[in-house]
Amino acid sequence: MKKLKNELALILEPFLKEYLSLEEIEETLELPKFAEQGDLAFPCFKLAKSMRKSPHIIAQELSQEISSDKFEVKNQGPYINFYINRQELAETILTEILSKKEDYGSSEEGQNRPVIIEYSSANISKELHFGHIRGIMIGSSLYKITKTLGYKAIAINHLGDYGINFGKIITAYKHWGDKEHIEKIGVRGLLELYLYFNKASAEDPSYMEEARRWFYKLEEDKDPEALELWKWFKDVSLKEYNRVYKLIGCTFDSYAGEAFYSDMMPDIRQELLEKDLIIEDDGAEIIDLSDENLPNVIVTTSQGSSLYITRDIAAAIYRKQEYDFYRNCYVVGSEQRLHFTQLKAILKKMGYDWWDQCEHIDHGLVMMETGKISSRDGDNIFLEEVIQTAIQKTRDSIEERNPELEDKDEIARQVGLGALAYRELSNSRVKDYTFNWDETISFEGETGPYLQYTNVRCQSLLTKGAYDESLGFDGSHLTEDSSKELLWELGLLPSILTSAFEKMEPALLSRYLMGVAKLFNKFYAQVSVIVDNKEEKNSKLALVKAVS
RNA sequence: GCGCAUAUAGCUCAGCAGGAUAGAGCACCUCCCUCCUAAGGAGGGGGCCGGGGGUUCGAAUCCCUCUAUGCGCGCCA
Repeated sequence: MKKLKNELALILEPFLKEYLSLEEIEETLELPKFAEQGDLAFPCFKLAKSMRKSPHIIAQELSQEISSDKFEVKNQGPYINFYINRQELAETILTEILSKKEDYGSSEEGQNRPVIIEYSSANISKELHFGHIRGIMIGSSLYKITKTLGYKAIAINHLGDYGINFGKIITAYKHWGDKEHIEKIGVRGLLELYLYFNKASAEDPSYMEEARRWFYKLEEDKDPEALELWKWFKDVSLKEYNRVYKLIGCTFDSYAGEAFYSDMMPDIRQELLEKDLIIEDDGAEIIDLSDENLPNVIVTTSQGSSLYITRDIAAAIYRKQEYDFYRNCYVVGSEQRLHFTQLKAILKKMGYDWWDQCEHIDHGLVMMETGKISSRDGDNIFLEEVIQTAIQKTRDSIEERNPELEDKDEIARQVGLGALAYRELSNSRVKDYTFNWDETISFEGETGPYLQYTNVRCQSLLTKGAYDESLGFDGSHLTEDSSKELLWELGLLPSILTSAFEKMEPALLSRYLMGVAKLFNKFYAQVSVIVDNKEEKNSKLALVKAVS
């Protein structure tokens, strides 16, 4: 695609060089909305002023002068439309895809530059509820996209394994805890403790004091009892998280959570003091960000403990030293926008010129019909249950539609997960959405199963047609409309991946794949495949799926 | 109160570094399994692109303003 645009720009350049540079010509070229308007179009509005003619006349005149054996040139109104030679298109694109196979779309453009994708970042001792699925799917997808483009991707699960919450849980455990019970039911047991605590401290503030003391003991005194409990809570939680991660198929390169940075807290505080950024206020230490038009930030509590933001400052500095990141992406819900804006502002004030390489990749919230999900009130559904239910419902549906199928369990697993994944990745990141079972496990239309179904169709054709790669292909068999549209779309993959990476927007890729699948199904309906060796087409379709 | 985000078909959403007739899916109505798995395909109805101003030859797209919704705003993460 890029190549084509470039070639076309070169053809146009001699006619336009007085007015536009080669780059400008390339940028001006656009994809027409309708098929009858060609494959690429050059709008002449920009030229009207400098050439002092109406765009219509310019387009008309130019279209008569330009000629190329690769493109057919037509003039429609103020546009010059270019129609590519179909046989050549087929040969260019198919050769590219078939030679790269599964690697089609991947590239070296990342030059191995380090890109950090922080995602999931589970809060130890709290459950992974279904609101977390969004961040996990988005993060995991971005991680794969980043890798595909030749960047050195680093997935970090910035565990919430520190902070006053641990004081709360320890307090609750000391009062009402039961070791066996927790061993038995896992994170649920810890969550119960958390809920007990909230209830009790609402009535009696002294519990909160106790919690503060425990966290101080953990952070400053390295109290052995506190440390041991902390470690245990972490183990119990991680065991459960890993089960979910495995089910979803996402991976991490590092589990360096907040506690990991605890030793750096004194140095960070010292650095902030030296850079004269800290102000005393009510016994706490704050940073004034009013010149950035932001609210003040507390970096040390009146108890002398660190906070979330303090640890994030340390984490950013550590990551820069350790990985020398090119981009440091935080895949975190949009409710934390202010936090990350403040974090960046502080890093800027500290004089780190890489502050704007840190990016908050925010995403909208998942709501229930009843409203926002809150661990505090315990009104949640465990993520694992959601996944299992999705699989079960898929299984039921198979039983209904296709009872004689083999491997029903495995298929249900793949289709159920695919449905969930597509549901999470198809909308723009920033949108909130309300969780709804019917839509999530719907199999018709723009859904995960549609993509998978399409892929299955491809595979089936390859098998039945006894595809033999060594026979090669002949582009002249691939010139009817549906083939051409499909080929054209396939050629777009690299540029889609690039912009998905730049914008950190997986939806660009999922929607693109949906487009490919739709075009394939159209092609499938219109063209009979098992006639000659058009099987090529399908093989690379399968490859496109492999990327997803 | 202040800040940030969102607003497009009955529902869920694309399109938004201005450009040719505003697009999908679901739902609704017609057709298509003697033909590569119909979880599919072809077609139809359905839109003051939240309201109002402005910039421009041209605005769903850019600017201003209002409204509605969501999120956030010092010792949670």
